[in-house]
Amino acid sequence: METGDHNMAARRRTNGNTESVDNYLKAILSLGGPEECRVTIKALAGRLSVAPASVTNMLQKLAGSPAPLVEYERHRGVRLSSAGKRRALEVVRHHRLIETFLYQVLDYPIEELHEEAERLEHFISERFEQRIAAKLGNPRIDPHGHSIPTMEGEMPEGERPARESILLADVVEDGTFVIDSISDRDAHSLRSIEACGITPGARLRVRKSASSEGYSVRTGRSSKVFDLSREVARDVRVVRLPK
Amino acid sequence: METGDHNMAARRRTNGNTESVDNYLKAILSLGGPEECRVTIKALAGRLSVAPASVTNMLQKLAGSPAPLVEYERHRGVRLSSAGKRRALEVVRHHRLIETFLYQVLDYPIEELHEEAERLEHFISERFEQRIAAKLGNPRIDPHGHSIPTMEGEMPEGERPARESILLADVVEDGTFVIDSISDRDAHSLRSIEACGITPGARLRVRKSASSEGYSVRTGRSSKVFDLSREVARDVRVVRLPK
DNA sequence: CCTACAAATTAGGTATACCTAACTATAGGA
DNA sequence: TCCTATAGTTAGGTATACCTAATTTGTAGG
Repeated sequence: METGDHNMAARRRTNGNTESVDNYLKAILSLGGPEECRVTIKALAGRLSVAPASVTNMLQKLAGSPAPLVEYERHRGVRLSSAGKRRALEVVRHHRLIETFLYQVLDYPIEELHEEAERLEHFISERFEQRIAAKLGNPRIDPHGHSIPTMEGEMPEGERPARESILLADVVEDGTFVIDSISDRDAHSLRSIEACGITPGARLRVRKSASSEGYSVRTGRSSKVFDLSREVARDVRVVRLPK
Repeated sequence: METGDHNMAARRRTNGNTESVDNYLKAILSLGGPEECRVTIKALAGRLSVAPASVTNMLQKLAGSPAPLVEYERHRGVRLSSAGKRRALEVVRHHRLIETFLYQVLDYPIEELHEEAERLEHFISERFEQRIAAKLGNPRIDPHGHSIPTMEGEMPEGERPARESILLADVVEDGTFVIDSISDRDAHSLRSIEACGITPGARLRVRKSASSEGYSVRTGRSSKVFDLSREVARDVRVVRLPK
């Protein structure tokens, strides 16, 4: 009845959670946004590419444990408990530190960071986390411009994406912007973005394209003008510069 | 009935095997030795800390697939197929490259290499493997003195542990030796070994201890003499120097 | 107010990879 | 040769984390 020794059906990491649990926590963190709103089962199912029934099951399990990782009420969605939030931020920290490490130390192309980090984030030890952080000089921002949570499990001051940042795709008036961050989700889109010289922190001059739905952009460093589709512009967050 | 999309009950890596399958393949490789003898179910069960019944089940599955990873006959033990051997060597390559990387780039203490590598070896991509290998200058030997299999899935020439190496614990006559390799299995033992200055490739003067079952040893670099228990001497492989 | 529809839940089922307990084969000693 | 001990196998069961199908809930529109 009892499993005789160290074996376990599903892979458990350092802290006792499974990979799957980590992914639920990350998804709730991300979908709940900075205000930590309740997240619907449907939204979670969509994000995790899983049937809604599976989500209900998992949330019941997570909420029913002695030290629950989520607050869940039937038909009313979920939020992270403080323990759940701590763990979710730890996984996000792993993810972003790994991305930074792959980019800076192993010279990965930017569009391959996400996939590798998404796998490894669940399996690195505390020591690994600390060693790469130290090697990188305890960075606060990853290559996409996203804040790296602190070792204590908090989002640092001056959070990125900044709350006042907007999608480039939502820009209606021409102007100059600071690039806040870029999405890590779509590798194809990332390639176009990088090809334009778009890098977090850089300056971006933006003009609505005359011919298309998209934008004509020019970065500080290059005098070249690039055309960005509306699609790709959805993956770039910017902050308008005054003047 | 069919699983709708990308989900899978047990974690699958890049190449389609599970972590568990990898571990069976590695265990068969290691227990079969360089002559690739048949391995018994009992030996595998012991190595993997799993019930013999579980081993039988798994081997039947591995042998019964369209491209079998093992050759298995009831009551007659198992051997790796050539596909199985290729995969096993790939995992060993991962393991040893990761250990080398942790040691050289991330300054891990030698006794913590194994545990971290044992987890990560299953989850790194081809790209990760190649990048760390390049960063390390395509090393052929890991920090324990074990050969790193080639990218093509073969043990390189001058295999380590060398076939003519013996356990320090089997030394009966005093003399001078070259340290071939040290076991990565026991962290405690590794600490004592390192404390003596025992490093693969170094020279070691060995004298049978008068007082105990163990040995008195002196490395090239230090004039200090250390006492090694028989226990710990079982984790060191050496090659006798003539003269 | 009450229904219809979308969202959520329950019920029942799959695959992996373990387990124990009971049974069978094989090989070595009397 | 027989026969028992040990090794290996089969049968049946667990937990995780999915799935589909059927049912229930809640709410927004008529």
